[in-house]
This record gives sequence, structure tokens and C-alpha cells, in this order.
Amino acid sequence: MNLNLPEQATPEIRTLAERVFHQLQDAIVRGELPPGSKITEPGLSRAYGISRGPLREAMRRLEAHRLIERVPHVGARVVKLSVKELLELFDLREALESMAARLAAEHMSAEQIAGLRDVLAVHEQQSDFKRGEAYYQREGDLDFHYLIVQGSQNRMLMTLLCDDLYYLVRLYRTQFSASGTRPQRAFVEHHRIIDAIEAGDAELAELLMRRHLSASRANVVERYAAILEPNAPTPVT
Amino acid sequence: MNLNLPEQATPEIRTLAERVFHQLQDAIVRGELPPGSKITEPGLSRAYGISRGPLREAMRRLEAHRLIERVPHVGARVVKLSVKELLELFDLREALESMAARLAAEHMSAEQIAGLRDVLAVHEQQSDFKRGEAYYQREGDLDFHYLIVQGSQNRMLMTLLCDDLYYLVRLYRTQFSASGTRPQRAFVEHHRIIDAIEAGDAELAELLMRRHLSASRANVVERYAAILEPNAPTPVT
DNA sequence: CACTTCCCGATTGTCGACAATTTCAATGAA
DNA sequence: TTCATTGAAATTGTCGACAATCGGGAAGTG
Repeated sequence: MNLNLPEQATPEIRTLAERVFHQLQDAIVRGELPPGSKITEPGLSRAYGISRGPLREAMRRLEAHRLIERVPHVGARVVKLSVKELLELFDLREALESMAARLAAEHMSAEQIAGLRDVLAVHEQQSDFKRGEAYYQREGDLDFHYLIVQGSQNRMLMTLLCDDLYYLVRLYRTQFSASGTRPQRAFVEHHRIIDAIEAGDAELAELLMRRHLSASRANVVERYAAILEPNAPTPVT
Repeated sequence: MNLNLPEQATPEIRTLAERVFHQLQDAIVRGELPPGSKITEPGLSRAYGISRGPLREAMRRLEAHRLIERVPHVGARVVKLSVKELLELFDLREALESMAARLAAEHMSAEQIAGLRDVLAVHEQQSDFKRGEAYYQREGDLDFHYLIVQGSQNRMLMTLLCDDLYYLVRLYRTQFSASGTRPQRAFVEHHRIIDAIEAGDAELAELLMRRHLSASRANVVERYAAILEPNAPTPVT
């Protein structure tokens, strides 16, 4: 039943450095290595049973992808985004994914669009079972965005969003996940976006995607305010 | 006289891997290591007088920044963008830099704007001397875009554009540099963009930047067509 | 002559050891 | 007590050596 994150046709992990890179990437995104926690080379070296050589190469790649931050001669920590940076990330997504939606409306094939609707249907069904479990919603949401970016046919955009930024997004999917009536509205917005793509209306798809992410961003702001002031909890109906 | 690329306040190169990373980055951008050329570890190791350890870490970072491409157990080559990918890069810039221009119009201080005008004045003057030397024009153009991105106050956007994408752009500044009357028109467009930023007209700044890059992109297409059909050379008035 | 097989040189991947630097707790002085 | 100093332990940076893998040419076969 594991139909998450449309199989990237795993590019054959043929080297230790490659393997430990993906393992660390997963560990960080899954929260096993919490944001801000310090990671030491001897520690990871023992944990993964490899020498420090390949490990350091993997860490260099994680650094370039902004998942860890290194200070020369001092050490590395898992990145910890401030709310400001998280909002910046949403602004970036708004610019990039609205472009992706426009291109998707121009390039996606009928079967790709059908696949998009399937993913959405499955996620709505899952959502019925696990109502309120933000984790699944968030992952499902990313599945949707993933497919649209794939449909843009712009390889640079794909690597930028899927290989770089989405890992950062997933890092914070639990902490600032959708709240209130947002998930339901998000589903509606997803459908409208697909409608526009199916109709080949590039301009509308772009606009709707922009609004969709803007609304998500606003929800994060609201959520953050709620965390700062726990006396005024968000309505959960 | 070296006022290119507004001093990034060099973050102290304290390690060999760091140093050789920047050296290689420069070598690639300057064309010393031509696109598509193969680079071997023993070769670079001897050339830069360091062992393969730090060198491999530097190469990993270059790989993550998409300046080189590696195949496990085979080797690495300097990246060689196809025209398709180069145009994709322009599309990315259009989405990201139009956003940067909007933010710049909202956030840039008076002195930052003054600096922007200074840079433009210097470049126009240089352009009078070295008319037609696309190299300087291209670098000057990037200076301009650099400053606007810096003015956006969005750190994620800054690193994304300035640390990642611009090195790729600079790689191809010679091959598909502006031609015909494009440089002159580019100067005018630059001034209009600054006007909009100075007026605090975010929407207009965004629109003008989008058009500016769209025109640049169109010029690349034209230039590419001219290269394919050398019988119809571009007018070089 | 074309094609396959095999082997050798070269390159990449991995490891353990040593040097350089930082951190932090203990020590001592004001 | 508080602060500066120092020194040892731990961590990071660098290196050279060995193992694994790949590419290309020689040799052999049809």
C-alpha cells in the first residue's frame, strides 16, 4: 500500500557515500535527527558502520542541500529553520510551483492527469480514516505537488523542487501542519488546480497554485501565532 | 578597478576542501575547465597540490551545485547544458527574480538603490569603452541582478540565486551573450526596473523584471538560431 | 574482417592513522 | 566568588595506502 512519493526509479545506490547520504537525508526528514541537534563524524561513523571518508562526502552533499549546517573545525548541526525562513521557503514555493502549474497545464498528458486525480482520491479516502493526522495529510499534499512539478517537463525545476526544497518542506510538515478547516479547503483547491490543468488553462492553473500556497503560508502564520499564545487554541472542527 | 560581484564578505577559507571548492568553481566559470571536459581526481590532486580527500569533498559540493556531473566508478565531467536546459534556467530566473524585484521594491533602502544606480552608471561607462565585448556586459548584467536579489531580504532566495544558479548562468555568459541592439535595450530596462523599485511599485518592478528576463531569453533563442544558420548573421550595428 | 574474451593500466571507492584545532573542565590568581 | 589560564580529551582536517571497478587494447576465434 506504499504509494507515497512516486518512485524516482532509484538511481542504483552503488557507493557507500551515496547510501549514507540518502539514509541521513531520511533520518533528518523523519525527525530521527531533530533540527538543531549536533551530529559528530565519529558518532555517525559508528552508527552506520562506515569510515569517515564516505561519511564526510555525504555530509558535504547534505550541507549543499541545506539540510545540515557546518562550521569549520567545530562541527555540524541539523538545520533549524526559523519561522522567518520557513515563510521565505513558502514564498519560494509560490514562485516556483505556480510556474510549475502553468507548465503542467501546457504539457501534462491525459494519463498523467488521471494519475493526479487517482492520488487525490486515495488521499481523501485515507483522510477519512485518519482524520486529523497531519502527517499523512502533509505527505499526501506533497505527493500532489510532486506530480505537478513532474508534469512541468522542466528538469531544472524538478531537481530544484523535488531534490532540494521538498526535503526542507518535509522537515517541517509535522510542526506547522495544516489546522482547522484548512485540510478540507486544501482538497478543494487541489481539485480546482487539476481542473485548470485538464482544461489546459495555464494562466488559471498558475493563479490557483499561487493562491493555494499563499493560503498554506497564511495557515502556518496562524498556527505559529497559536503556538505562541496557547490560551487561544485553534478551532478543530 | 575590480568592483565586480559585490564582495560577499569572504567567509574565511579555513580549510583545504573549502579553498579548492572555490578554486574549481572559478575555474569552471572562467572556462579553464570547459563544459563537458573530463576531470580526474589524480589530475586535480596534483594540479592543486592536495590529497584526494578534500578534493573529493569539494567535488561533491560542485556536484550538488550542478557544476559537475559524476558517474559512480567512472568519473566526473564539467556540466554541459543543452540549449533546452539553458532556456529552462531562464524560466527559473524569470520566476525567481521577478519575485526578487517585487520584494526589493518593498524592502530596499535609499542607499541600496543609490548603489544600484552607481553600478549601472559604471557599467554604461565601461560599455562605451569596450563596446561589443559581451563578457563585460554579461558580468555587469549579473552585478545588477545580484544587487536586486540582495535587496529582496529573502535569504533563501539569495542563496538559491547567488550561490547556486548564477554560477550556471555565468558559465554560459560568453556562448550566448547578448547580441545586436539587445545590450542597449537591456540598459534601458535596467533603469526602468530601478525606477519602479525606487517608487516602491512592487507590482511594476516584478512585471518589468519578468519582461527583462523574457527578452533576454528570446535573445538567446535568436542567438542560437543564428549559430545554427551562420549564413544569416545577426545585425551587429 | 568482424566480433568476443581477457587482461592490464588507470581511476575511483574506502579505510585507518596522524596532525591541527576546538572545547571544556580543572586549576589557580585576583 | 569570579575570571582568566591551561591542558587534556575529543573532534575535525588531511594524508597515503589498499581494494574494487571500469575502460581500452591485445589476443584469439568464427
